[in-house]
Amino acid sequence: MMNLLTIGRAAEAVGCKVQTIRYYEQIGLLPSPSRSGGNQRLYDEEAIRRLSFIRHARELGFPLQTIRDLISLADNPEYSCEAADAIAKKQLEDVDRRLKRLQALRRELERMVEQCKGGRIANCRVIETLGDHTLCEAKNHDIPKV
Amino acid sequence: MMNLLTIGRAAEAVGCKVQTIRYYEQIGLLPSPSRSGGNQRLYDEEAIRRLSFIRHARELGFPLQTIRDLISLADNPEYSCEAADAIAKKQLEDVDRRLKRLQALRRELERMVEQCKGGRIANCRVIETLGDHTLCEAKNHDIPKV
DNA sequence: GTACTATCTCTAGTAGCTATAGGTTCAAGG
DNA sequence: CCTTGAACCTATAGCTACTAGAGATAGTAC
Ligand SMILES: [Zn+2]
Ligand SMILES: [Zn+2]
Ligand SMILES: [Zn+2]
Ligand SMILES: [Zn+2]
Repeated sequence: MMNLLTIGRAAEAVGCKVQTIRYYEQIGLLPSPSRSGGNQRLYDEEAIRRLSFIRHARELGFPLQTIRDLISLADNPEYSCEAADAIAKKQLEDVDRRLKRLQALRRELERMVEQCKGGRIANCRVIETLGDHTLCEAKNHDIPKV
Repeated sequence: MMNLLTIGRAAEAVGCKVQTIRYYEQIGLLPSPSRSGGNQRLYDEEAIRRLSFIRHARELGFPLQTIRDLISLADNPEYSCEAADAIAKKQLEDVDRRLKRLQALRRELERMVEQCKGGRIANCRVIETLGDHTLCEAKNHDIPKV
């Protein structure tokens, strides 16, 4: 009845690489699955569910440590969901902060690009602005994480 | 006349950590500066200018490899600035892509948070949505780089 | 001279994978 | 049954851009 997936099929099912799944197992995020006679990993439906949960949370930008916390919450259905909601709110706030930084960045980049009228490097507004922050509108930029 | 800065002062001047400057030297982004009798690094104005250029470009989100390219352009003032402008435009496009992804993400997170009316984990919309992408509005999310 | 800080080199750690090497297992075709 | 090729196994190293520490030396203030 229960169809078991090899790691390749599992990866395909959730849209990630094979090594990513092994990595999640290695760091203890995903329990070690059963193995075939030839020592190959076999994932049951529960394992696939957990893997999808992890991947989906990653796609929504949650860091792995937070996903760990979310999983242990998800494993206790009768608990209050306050903690889960708080985690999601915090994630939303993080995303908002990143958005603000990126938007400010975008404005400066656009200005740089617009102001350069071409010509030689000596007069290039792009190079000039990179060398001189006082040409920026923003008081200061936070370095974006990636 | 030329005032030389120790690495600590240099770090302070450009707003980064001491180790970051040593790192830039190590990867060949910043030339090895002169040294004091006691083997401590001493940065002249030109070195500080280059360091500020690097830091400012980082603050605007340019990756180190791109900064390498920008520096070698900046070192040839009589060249056309086409290449520099193209780099800046590409960076702007990258930022735009990241912005779009983040905005889509933000919408999903907000929806998740809004839909949960509290209660137990068993009925938590946050946990439920994380486990089931069909509850999302977006067809698919790209994983945001941080 | 003694304390305290800053600097030196070297190494390892961070997040979240991704890629490779060198070897086994599995499924299909003949 | 045998072979071939894909998929799997482990273990290790690499990626970006730093950051943190250990243990030793240099510089500065009193
Ligand atoms: Zn230009
Ligand atoms: Zn600036
Ligand atoms: Zn909830
Ligand atoms: Zn989704």
